[in-house]
Formats: sequence, C-alpha cells, structure tokens
Amino acid sequence: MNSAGMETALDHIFAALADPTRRAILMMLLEDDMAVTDVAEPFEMSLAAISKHLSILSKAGLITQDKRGRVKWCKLEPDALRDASIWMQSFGQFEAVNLDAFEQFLDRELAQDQGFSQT
Amino acid sequence: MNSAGMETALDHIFAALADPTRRAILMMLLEDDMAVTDVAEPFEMSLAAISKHLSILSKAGLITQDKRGRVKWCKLEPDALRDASIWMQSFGQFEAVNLDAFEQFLDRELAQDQGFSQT
DNA sequence: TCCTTATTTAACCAAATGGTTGACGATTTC
DNA sequence: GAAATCGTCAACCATTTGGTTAAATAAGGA
Repeated sequence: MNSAGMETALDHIFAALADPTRRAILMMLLEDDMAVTDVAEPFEMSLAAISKHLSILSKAGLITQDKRGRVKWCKLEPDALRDASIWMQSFGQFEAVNLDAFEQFLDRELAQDQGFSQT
Repeated sequence: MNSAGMETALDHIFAALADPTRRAILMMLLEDDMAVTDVAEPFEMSLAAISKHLSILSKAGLITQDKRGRVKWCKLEPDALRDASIWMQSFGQFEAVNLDAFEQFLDRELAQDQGFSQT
C-alpha cells in the first residue's frame, strides 16, 4: 500500500508477474484454457499453492476463472497487460512486437528457470 | 527463488516495478539524472528508505548510479525494460508505442496514487 | 447413497519486504 | 581543523509472501 492508502492495477499486475511460477502459468494458458488441476500438474508444489497463485493472477486481472460444474477453467486475459505494457514501452520507445525475440526469450527462460520439470 | 534455485532478470525487474514509489522514481528520472537526496526530497519517507529503493532499482538494472564526489547520480537505464517489454507484448500483440495513451495513464497514476505530494 | 474428484479455506511457518532510527565513513565547505 | 552534507549500513519492527498440511465444500459417478 502506498502513502495514499490505495493500490493501483499496476501494483497488482507487476507483483503478479514478478513470480516465475505465475509467469509459467501465464505461458501455459497462452496455449489453451485449463482447469486448475491441470495447471498444477507440472509443478512441484501443492495444489493449494497453485490455487493461491491463480487467485493472485485473477485479482491482477491477468486471468479469469469460470466455474463449470466442479471444474474451474482458467483463461488468459491479455488485455490486462495493456496498461503495464504502455507504461513500460514509454521508457524505451521499444520496437513493436517481435516474436522472434520473444521465442529466444522463452528459450532462455525455459532453459534455466522453469518452475516445472520439463524432461 | 524458484525451484531451480535461480532468479531471472525478469523476477527483479517486475518486482522492482511493483512498488509505486519505485515507479514514481523512474518517472522522475525520465526527466533528468538526479542525486539521491534530490530523488528523496518529494517523498514522505526517510532518505534511507529511498536509498534502499534505489538499490533495488539498480540491482534490477533499471537505473545506474555514478558517484562523483559525495554526490551519487542516478540515471535511468531503459534498456533493462526491453526483455520485460518483449515478454509482455507477446501476450497481447499490443499496438506500438502510443504516447497519448501513456500520458492519460500518467494522469491517472498521478491523480490517485502518487507517493509524493504534488500540490 | 457412497465414493471420488475438484478446488478452496484455515492454520501455520519461514523468509522477504518496506519502513524506522541512529551511527558511521566520505567529502566539501567555512 | 571543525562543521555541515551526502549517502549507506546495522539493528529493529510489522506486514506480506509463498509455501506446507489438513479439513471443508461442492459436484459427479457408481
């Protein structure tokens, strides 16, 4: 909380992105919507821990969760990143989207840093 | 720290950006390089606290600090945001830099959320 | 109905975060 | 040389964070 007693969306978004497990979850959801149990499966931590991570992502607006029956489906909400992306881009006048650069980046992340085992 | 015992640059960058005081400092440095004391002046917290914030920004690579005499100059390093920006953009295929949007965004941040008084 | 599956909640814990004050080392200035 | 200024460091504190296990809730399937 800041001096005005308020928290902005940016606080929540950047804080959510600061954790590698949560970034990995977002990358998984880039492929497809997933149930909570399936999100948790690759990680070496409890389902309860993943449930908390999903709640943090949800409060940040980065995902939405839609309960159908006993299954809660998690869906990426990339629009929430727009404000944060605008904020960041302003500092560097970065080039427009470059998917090659992103793929290289993912490779680096996956190689050294994944929270889930990938054999 | 994640399961592999490593921390990536992204961890540090996003964690640094998650704090409104630190984002305000970056915005101040967008204008000009500043001495630590001058960075601290508008905030209602101790110099030591600001010194810690600057250290976090420095470890994240978002600023550099150059000591000349007894004055330590703080300089924005926007390149450090490049990886993070690439990471984020990939999710939404956002439009290229839009400074109008950024100005609107700053207005909102300043109106409701600044850690420093602006009369 | 009973069992299983899906997910959250509660209680707990260790470590990290964001702040404080006071002492300290360096550098300028008088 | 003495005094003021710049900035960090150390010790401390309260709160948050990220994890655990165990129990609880809810929904489907036999």
